Amino acid sequence: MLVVDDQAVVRAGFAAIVDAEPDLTVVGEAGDGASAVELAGREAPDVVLMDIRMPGMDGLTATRLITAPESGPRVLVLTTFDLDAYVYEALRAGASGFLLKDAQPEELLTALRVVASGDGILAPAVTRRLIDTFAQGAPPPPVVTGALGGLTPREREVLLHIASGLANAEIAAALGVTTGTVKTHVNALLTKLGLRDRVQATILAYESGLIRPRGAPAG
Amino acid sequence: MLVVDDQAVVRAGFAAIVDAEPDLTVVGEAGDGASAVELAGREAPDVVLMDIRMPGMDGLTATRLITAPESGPRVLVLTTFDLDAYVYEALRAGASGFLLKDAQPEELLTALRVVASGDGILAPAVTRRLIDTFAQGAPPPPVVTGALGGLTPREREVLLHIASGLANAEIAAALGVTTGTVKTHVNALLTKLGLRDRVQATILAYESGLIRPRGAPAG
DNA sequence: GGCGGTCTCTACCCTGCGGTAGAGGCTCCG
DNA sequence: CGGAGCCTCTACCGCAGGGTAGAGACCGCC
Repeated sequence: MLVVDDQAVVRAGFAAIVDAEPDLTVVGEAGDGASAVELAGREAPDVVLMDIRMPGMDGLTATRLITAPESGPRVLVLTTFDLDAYVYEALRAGASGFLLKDAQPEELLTALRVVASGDGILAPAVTRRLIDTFAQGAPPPPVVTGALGGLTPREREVLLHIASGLANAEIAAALGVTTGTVKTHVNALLTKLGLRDRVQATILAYESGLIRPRGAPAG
Repeated sequence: MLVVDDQAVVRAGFAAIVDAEPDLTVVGEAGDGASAVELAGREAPDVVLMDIRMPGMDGLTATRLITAPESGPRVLVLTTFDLDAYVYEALRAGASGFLLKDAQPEELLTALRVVASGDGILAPAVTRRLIDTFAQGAPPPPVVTGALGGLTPREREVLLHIASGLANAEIAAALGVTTGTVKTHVNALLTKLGLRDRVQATILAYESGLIRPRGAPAG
């Protein structure tokens, strides 16, 4: 198995959990998407445990590349954030599973074995939302190119302003356009990301690292 | 001058900037509110450069204590977040000035000298908002006990749900009350914090550390 | 040239949110 | 006991926000 996470401690933690199992072995670790792709090609692991948020190449892009070959490794995406946009994107990118980081260690191990066997697995909460989505006769997952990558420059700009707490009228003033135009961008952006409102967009901005709390991380 | 910030690097940075000035001297550093109060009493600096967000006793409480004595030091509050609630609180706590961390070094030095001389100073953006507020015939600053401290337990709970991206109806379902009740709490909470809408509340939740991004801080 | 994507704007609709006011029941505390 | 604070609910209002549709202008690319 290959562990991919930009935080060394997290990586080590997962590796320790996995290595304690007799039937599972960590064959490598990577701190970013590019190294992950390279290592996956070199070590040919059965499974890659992939974090989404990483500097440089993100986990979704790496997943796309790793799962491109017909007989490539299976990828289990592990994230701390469960917005729909991520789930859809991960599955579209070729992931075999999607787990949240608050999962129990046993769940993680089970998921790894399930994915290794070729089956798919999703976190319970994620599964329920997907079911709800389809039950409501919702159209197939919104097309997203990559967490935030699918947005146009203007849309990303608007997203930043949203996440700064600005109202549409204020964003319009800041950009020198009409509020109608801002609404168009907001709508496009929410649709692309699979979000409901600007609050979720704000959360995504923080959770995705687009915006980082400026205060101290201590406390 | 006394530098108070929980991040050692930030502290060192400010100290370096200040010490390079012939007319300014750093007489001490503190990493939390309690040490700041103690040091302020011991060193009797002219000015205290105070960060708001700190583990343990926060900067506002420390400011309150430090400025309590008639001839106590002047306090220049430096924050990375400019929500109205902080500004009002800081001024009510006895601060002589309020600067944002994205200020230029020269602005910081100027502010320090101005505050040391007994005058008050505010960041331009902050000043404009205060003027706007008063221009609109707005009542005196909302009474806030301390960033998030003034909220009732229920209100904090609602704030957490807001910052999780839930709509009022969903919060109501989660708490087992009517949406009307949730709206009451939301309204009370926004008013107490001096915020306009739930997006700003969400931002505050992140910036205040109430919620911490679950993703990696790298990137 | 034609096509696709982006940015811009307009118009309309409806819902959820935010603001205000009042009111009843509860607990804690002086 | 009486008051204060909190939680709860109701009702109403206005508006910003979100959904949908269409349309013109610009640019880069085939």
